[in-house]
Amino acid sequence: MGLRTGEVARLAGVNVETLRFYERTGILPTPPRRPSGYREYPPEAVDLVRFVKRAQQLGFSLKEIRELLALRNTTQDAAPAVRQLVEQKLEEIERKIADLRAMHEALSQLLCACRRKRSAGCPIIQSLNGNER
Amino acid sequence: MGLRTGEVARLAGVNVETLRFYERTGILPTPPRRPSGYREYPPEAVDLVRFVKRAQQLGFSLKEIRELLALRNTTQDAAPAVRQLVEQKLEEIERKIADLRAMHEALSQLLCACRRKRSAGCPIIQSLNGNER
DNA sequence: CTTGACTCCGTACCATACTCCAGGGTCTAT
DNA sequence: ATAGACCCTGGAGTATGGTACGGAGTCAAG
Repeated sequence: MGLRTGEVARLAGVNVETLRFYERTGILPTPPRRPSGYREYPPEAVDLVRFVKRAQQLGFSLKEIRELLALRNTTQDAAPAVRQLVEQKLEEIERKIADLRAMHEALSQLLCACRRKRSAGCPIIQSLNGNER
Repeated sequence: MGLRTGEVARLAGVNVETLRFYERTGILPTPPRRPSGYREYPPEAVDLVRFVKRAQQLGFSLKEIRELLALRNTTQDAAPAVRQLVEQKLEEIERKIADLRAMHEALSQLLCACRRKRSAGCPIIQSLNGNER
C-alpha cells in the first residue's frame, strides 16, 4: 500500500524521471521496493517533492535544499554548528523577503500609474539596489 | 568617462564574461563604444547587473528578468496586457513571500528548540506544503 | 494468457546560465 | 617604446537540473 513512481509524480506535479534523479542525487531517500523491484513510496514523499519544487522557486539550489532537508533530523539539542547554519538560513530568508517586498512595492507603483516626480531612475531596478551584499 | 567592463564587473560582483553574455542575450543594452572598440558603460549598468543577480536569487529566470526589465519603459497609460502581466507578477511575488515566511517560521521553531508536541510530520517540509498551485 | 499501462535500468541528451580559452589589439606608466 | 594590465571576438567547455530513450520485466483486467 505504498505509492508508485507514477502516482507520486502525478501528485507532486513532476516527471517520473525527476524522482529517479532526486533519488540518485540524494534529495529523496531510497524508498523500499517490492519483490518485483518497484519502488513503494510513503505518502510523505509527495510532500517532500512539493517542498523541493517550492524551495527551488524561491531561489534555493538542490544543494541548499539538501542542507535544509538535513535539518529535519536535528534534535532539540542541536550542535552549535547546526544552530549557526539555521541562523544563517534565517537571515538569508529575511533578505529575500525584504527584496521581494521592495520589488512588490516598485511594481505596485508602476501599476497604480501614480507617476512619481520625474524619478531619478527606474523604480524596478532601484528596488533591489540595496547596499552591497 | 564611462566604466569599462572590468570596472562594471568588479562593482557588480560578476565576471566580465557574464556582462558579454548578458549583452548577447538581451539582458544588458549594448553600450556605446570607444573608437578602439572598448565598451563604455554608464554607471547605471552596475545597478542593472546587481538587480539581475538579486532577482535570480529570488528564483526568477533570465527570461522572467528580461520581462521585468521591459516593464521599465511602461508608460503610465500601460496597455491592459502589460497591466495584467504586472498583476500576475505581483501575485507571484506575494506567493513567494508567503512561502518564505512559512519557511522562516519552520526554521525558527527548529532553532528555539521549543520541541512541539510530537508533531505529525516535519515542520520544515510542511512549511511549503500549501495546497496545490 | 494476453493486452495495455506501468515500472525498471543505464545512458544519452537537453536547456539554462555562465566560464574559459586563443589570438590579437589597446592603454598608460615608466 | 615597451611592459603589464586591460579589452576585443568567436567558439568551445562546464555545472546544474532535469528529460528522453531503448529494451526488458510487472501487473491487473478481461
